[in-house]
Formats: sequence, structure tokens, C-alpha cells
Amino acid sequence: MSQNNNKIIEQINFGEGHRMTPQRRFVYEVLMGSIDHPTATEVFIRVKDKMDSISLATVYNCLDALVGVGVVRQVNVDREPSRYCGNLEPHAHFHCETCASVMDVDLKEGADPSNSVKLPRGAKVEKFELAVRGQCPECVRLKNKK
Amino acid sequence: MSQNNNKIIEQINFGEGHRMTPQRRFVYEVLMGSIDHPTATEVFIRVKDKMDSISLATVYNCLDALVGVGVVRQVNVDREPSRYCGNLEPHAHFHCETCASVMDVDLKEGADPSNSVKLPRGAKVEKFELAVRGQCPECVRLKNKK
DNA sequence: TTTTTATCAAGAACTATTCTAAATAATAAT
DNA sequence: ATTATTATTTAGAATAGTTCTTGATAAAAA
Repeated sequence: MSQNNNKIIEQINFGEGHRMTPQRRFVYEVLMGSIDHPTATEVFIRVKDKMDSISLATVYNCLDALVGVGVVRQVNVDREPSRYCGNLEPHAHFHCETCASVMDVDLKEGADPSNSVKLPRGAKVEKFELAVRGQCPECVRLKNKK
Repeated sequence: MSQNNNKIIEQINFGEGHRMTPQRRFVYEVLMGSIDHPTATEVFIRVKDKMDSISLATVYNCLDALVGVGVVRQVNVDREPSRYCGNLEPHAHFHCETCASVMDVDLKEGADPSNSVKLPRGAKVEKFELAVRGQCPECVRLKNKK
């Protein structure tokens, strides 16, 4: 984690009467250092390396707090455990139905998926979640070999 | 449920060695007759009116079977229970963050949300799931009144 | 028929997540 | 400084949605 990013971490504002804590910092750092989309339990395991005393409940608390302040995104995949994602750029997720991997996919410039729907008149859009499902390139390749 | 729709139900093909059963028919009928997006438990309650002997586990089995054949869609909303949806037209879902309702929203003609992402080269797209979140018209109105 | 196979029902088991209560630590008030 | 307040953490219990197991039932195949 770069010096620069650490500064940014200090600046996270949890709101009046709420605090940045070592646990929240570790959870956030783990997420920022992960390119996959770890589950709460996976985050727990990774944070435990740095702070053995942390509990799973605290990881859930920290994740909720970080999601609440909007510096982390929660990604839900079917009935699987929630995954967490430190990439805040507007983006979508590609789910491989063969190997179950989840990867970030950028939006084409200027594209806004919420524009492709006929919204009910008067509705106010806050955000969107776009998941594209199929076979990832690797799984397509493997299948073609056979 | 119209005569016409009942015919269609009979035609659902569960694949070699699999059967259409009264339980699956009831589950499917309940879904086709619902404009909301019931959870498995809600489907269970509605089917129980028509077939008191059905069990919740069976409803789960039936829903899985129907999703598996592709005549029903499973909609996941955050950490909430899965919801099921008989509308197969390509469409998205609008989630009201205030009243927690979920409604179908049609796509604009010709719009394909998967076109708005930069897919990894060689990936094969099967389907997409687009959820737009915000305030539904009713909740926007209520808020403005105050 | 008999045999095989799919499905069902009931409840137990599982697992992700939330809740509870007591302990700790940071902040605010005195 | 000292005390009081409030937020947070921890560990484990509790909850809830879903899946699994087992024996029973029913449909299809032999």
C-alpha cells in the first residue's frame, strides 16, 4: 500500500460520532490490495495475518461501515456469499458460469446502463448494478480444445 | 390463468428423464399469476392454498427446476432472499431503496446493456442482470410532501 | 408386473449473516 | 486529570434462507 493511499485512508469520514479504527483500516487496506472480490470470510482470513485478534463479526461491521460511507462496493452473486470490491469507478462485473470467477469490466466511454431502461416516470436513480454472465475467455479456450 | 397459458405450461420440457409434476405446475402458475417478485417462502404460501400437502423444500426444488429450464428468472437483491420472476422478456429491475419494492422495467427498444461494457476479448456472453436502484415515484412524491 | 428412476415431504443440517452482552477504547464533560 | 459517555470490538449464541438426507410415493421403463 503506497504512502499516498494511506493518506487517503485517513481521510475516510465515517460521519459525526464515528471513528476510523485499526480494524477498519486493515479491512480497507486488504480490499484495496485485492484484485479479486473477496467474501467477508476471505477478508477476515487476510486481515488476520496482520491483526490476529480481529473477529469475523468485526469484519462484517467494518465492511458494512465502509459500504455505508461509500468507499467500498458490495457485490452479490446469486445465492453466494456477498463479495466486496474496492474499485469505485463505475464498472460492471463479468461472472463466468463455468469457473465461477468474477471480474471487473469497465464501461465503454460515456456508456450508462441505466439509460437503456424505460424508468417509471418520476423515479430517482441512485446507482446501477450490471452483471454480465457467460464464459470467461479462459473457459471458452479450454472448451474449444476438447 | 388462461386456457392458452395452461397449454404452454404443458409444453415445458424439463429434459430427458425429467417430468412435469403437479407441484411444478402449481409453482409455475403462481409465478405467472404474480406481478410482484415473490420469494420462495411467498410462493410456498400461495401454492399451499391450492395444494396443502406441498412442502417448502419442494417449492425450492421446483423453482430450481424451472430456473434450470429457463422458464423462470431468479432475482437476487443484496443479502435478501432470492425472488422469482415469470417475466422472460429481457428486462431490468428497479429497486426502491426506500420502500424496498422491486419492479420490472422494460428495456428501451434495441437497447442491450451488455453492449455498454468492454468485455474481455474472447468472453462469451450468455445473459445480463441489470438492477437500477433509487427511489420509486411514490417514495419521491412522499418525500417531497414533507 | 417388476424394476428403475424421478420426485416429494418432513425435518435435520448447513452456512452466511446478524444479534447480544460484556469488555475495551476513544471522546467529551466535568 | 477524572469521570462519564459513546462507539467499537470480541466471542459466541441466535437467526434465517437454503440445501441435504431419508424414506415414501409415483411415474416411466422393462
